[in-house]
Amino acid sequence: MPPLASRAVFLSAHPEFVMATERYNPRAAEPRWQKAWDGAGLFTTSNESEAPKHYVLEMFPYPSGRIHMGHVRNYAMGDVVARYKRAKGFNVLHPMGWDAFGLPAENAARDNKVNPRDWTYKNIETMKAQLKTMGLSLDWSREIATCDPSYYKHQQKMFLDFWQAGLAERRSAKVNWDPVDHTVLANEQVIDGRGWRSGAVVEQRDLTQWFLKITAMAQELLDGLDTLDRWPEKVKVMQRNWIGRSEGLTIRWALEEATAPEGETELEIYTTRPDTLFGASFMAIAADHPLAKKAAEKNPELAAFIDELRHAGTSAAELETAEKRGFDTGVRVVHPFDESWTLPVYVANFVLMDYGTGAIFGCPSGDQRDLDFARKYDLPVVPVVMPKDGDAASFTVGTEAFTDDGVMINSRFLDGLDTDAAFEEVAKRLEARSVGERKVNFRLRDWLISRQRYWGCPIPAIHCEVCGTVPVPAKDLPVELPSDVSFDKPGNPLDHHPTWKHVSCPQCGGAARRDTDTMDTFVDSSWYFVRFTDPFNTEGPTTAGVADGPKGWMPVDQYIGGIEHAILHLLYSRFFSRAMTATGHLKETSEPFAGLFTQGMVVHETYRGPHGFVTPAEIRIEDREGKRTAVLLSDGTPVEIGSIEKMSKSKKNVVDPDDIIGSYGADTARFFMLSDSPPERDVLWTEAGVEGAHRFVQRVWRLLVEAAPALAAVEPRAGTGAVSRAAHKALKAVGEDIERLAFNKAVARIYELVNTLAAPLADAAAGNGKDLPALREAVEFLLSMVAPMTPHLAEECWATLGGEGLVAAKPWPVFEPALTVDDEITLPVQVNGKKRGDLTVARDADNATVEAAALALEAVQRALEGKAPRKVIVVPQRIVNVVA
RNA sequence: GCGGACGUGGCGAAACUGGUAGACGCAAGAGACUUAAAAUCUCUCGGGCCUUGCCCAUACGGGUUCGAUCCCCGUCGUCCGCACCA
Repeated sequence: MPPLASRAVFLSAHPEFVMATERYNPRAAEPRWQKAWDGAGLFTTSNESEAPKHYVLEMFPYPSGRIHMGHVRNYAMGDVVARYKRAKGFNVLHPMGWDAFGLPAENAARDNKVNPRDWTYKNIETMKAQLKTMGLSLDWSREIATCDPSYYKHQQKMFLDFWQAGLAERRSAKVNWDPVDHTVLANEQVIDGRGWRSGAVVEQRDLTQWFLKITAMAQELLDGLDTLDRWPEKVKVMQRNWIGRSEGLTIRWALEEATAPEGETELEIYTTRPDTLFGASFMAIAADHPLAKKAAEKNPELAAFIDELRHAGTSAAELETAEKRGFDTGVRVVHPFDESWTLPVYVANFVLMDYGTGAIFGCPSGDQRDLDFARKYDLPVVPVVMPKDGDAASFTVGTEAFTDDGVMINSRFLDGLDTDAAFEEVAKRLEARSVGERKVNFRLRDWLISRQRYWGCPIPAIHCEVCGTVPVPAKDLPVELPSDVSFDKPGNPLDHHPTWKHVSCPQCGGAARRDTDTMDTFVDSSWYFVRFTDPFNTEGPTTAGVADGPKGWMPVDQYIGGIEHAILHLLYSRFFSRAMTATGHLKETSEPFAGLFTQGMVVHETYRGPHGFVTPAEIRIEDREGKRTAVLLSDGTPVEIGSIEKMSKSKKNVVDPDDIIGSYGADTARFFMLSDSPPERDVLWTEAGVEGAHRFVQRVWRLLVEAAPALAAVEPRAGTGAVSRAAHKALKAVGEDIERLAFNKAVARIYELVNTLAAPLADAAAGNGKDLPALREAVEFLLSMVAPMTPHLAEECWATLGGEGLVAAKPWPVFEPALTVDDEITLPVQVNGKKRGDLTVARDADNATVEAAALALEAVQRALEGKAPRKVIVVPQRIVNVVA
């Protein structure tokens, strides 16, 4: 730097220095480096590499129109991993695509008279441009959109293969039908028994629908969870509960002849508590149970009751508050262990047809629901299990059932046995008589994939009056969606289309019609990660050897996304991988995601003005005497600062990534998303936080630019001083933190290093640098460490230092282990567990030396008050504790 | 109701799962530079006291241990998931 007096003259002659001393301008620099990476083809991944593979994937977005901060956080994390692994020498696959089918496109079509396809692709274009400004190291050559026939063609082929393999089937099912919108609704779309959009009372209808037989793999899906050691325990627990395995017994009860409807001889029930068989006081069957229907034929009152249950609401709220209700069918069953003992059969509203056999035996003393029911209908309550230390003579059940394990009472040959032994005894006896059978049951239901929708993957089936339902021949795939559709009428546009569904039967050639349903969009997202391994293959969904196997990409090494997909998407994908393996589309993959990380949400304060919520952009925060207040920018009206919520349009607490990237740059946005909060937790978006991140970016830039002339021609070399120690320690820690996805800790380590380097860099800039080779090495380390997080900044600094090539292409530096440990360490010295002083010793000092030195400390002597210590505990390189 | 997770400064959080509680950042305060502001730099920053030092602090109450944010028992609170699954 020239002396101040001549600076103006110097600068006018050297405009490049004017550039250099200005603030870092990400708006200019970021697009430049993005172009440089593109030009070098750095992120285009080859399937033919000898390097070990690493597959990093973030959950692909729905093309809603604009990216949001949640995307920024998700993709910033994935990009850190991708860039880091690339620097570590891995062949990294880091692709991006679009979950492009779905209802919003149809709503937009209906409301704005646009074609769903045009709407979707326009959104993709916008969002892709937004993602590009983030500077993500994505292989865009592999981009896919699930709404593209080149994608869903393969999905249709796999559907046919699943069908042939018995993993897909068409059958009748009870569904929520909205009579106004003419469509099936998902359970969560039914609110208080009414369609969420139409407000019409939803009907339960039997419709013939397509199912994927996920239940066929229930056990494997459950067992597979145990192998997923890099999944959050929470997600595994949720999936286990969802699959809901239970072990029990099916028991066939003979109907009492005199009371049995014609042709009916027995009732099969499922129970997990056969031990409580002697506590039975009634049987309960679902309203849809065949026996109920049969009994109702000659009993109009029963028929009316059943009809009433069928029209009762199915919403969660209604089920929760619904009172236990039943109706005695008049049919009686005979107890399997006592021919003289008969029990009544009720139709009950709390028994579900699609679990177990749709029938149970009620043991009021051992089940709260049964007890509620028994009290209401005045049925016997016989305690059959009591606590281990209970008294058989006095133990009774009042309003609370005893559901724990314990000791059997009032149970004839079971008396005195514990619960497990009683279970075994009953099972053994009933199995011997072929009356009972051990049975494993799952809560998991088959996956209903039919949707009466337009904007989805057509189900490639043809219905022929003569031949039945036949597959579309593979050569005719894809079955493409027609583009000339109308959304004027409610219901499925595919069904309304004048010509689309009329085809000839592939088998007999006669007149037939297409299946007009499309697939649930969860199907699309259940295999996209496999498609990314070779999206160029037009012949099949996957390519042998590339998809999986010794040189294949699967499984995904690190999958990152939101916790909201903990069950459905992840479970469906786990099923799909197994089904693809079963049908030869994969070789050996059962678990698609070896590592899963669920990131937290981006949350923000809410602001409420006189006319409802207002956006953060419309207000100004004022800080008066430590009290934060907010006012409208426009006219200064006070605004109430509300609770912190997930960013959402309805709360108007969204911050647009475009605005942030536009004013601070992508690096700042990325760095802030990675700082402070642990990635699995929610992160609070604050203006101050963004400014802090931006200050960091500017600070690194300024420190390096000012020191650059002194360091430009220096060869990096490790020294022995504080600078090298700090650099090597930080390098070690940051690498470990990134491996563990502890981005917030890596950021803290980087801050520490920058703080350490600030003074030496300032000295170098002023011309009194010491050990410049060590400083140069430390700076290069720093740039490598920030490169995964703030990649543009790293490139800009590297260029300023006169570095060759791109940081993005540089290998991760190697730390010197000797430099990461200190020769002298400071040990805390405690007396009775309370810290009384510090002791600086050689790192390899032996315990006796340390002990002597600790005892010699003045503070220790004072605390001991002249007494001899009873014991001295020396934990090498950790602590000394003197026990007085 | 069942299952799970979590409670640490004014705030977001660290603490190598038993070894200096509060790293790093935000906010706040004081100072330097400046005509001034911004930016930047330096310092202070859990509470208390008899302030070279000591006491109390990791939701609360116990326990184990030389030593507990961490392990065990109990209480309170917050969040999430499931919800008649027999």
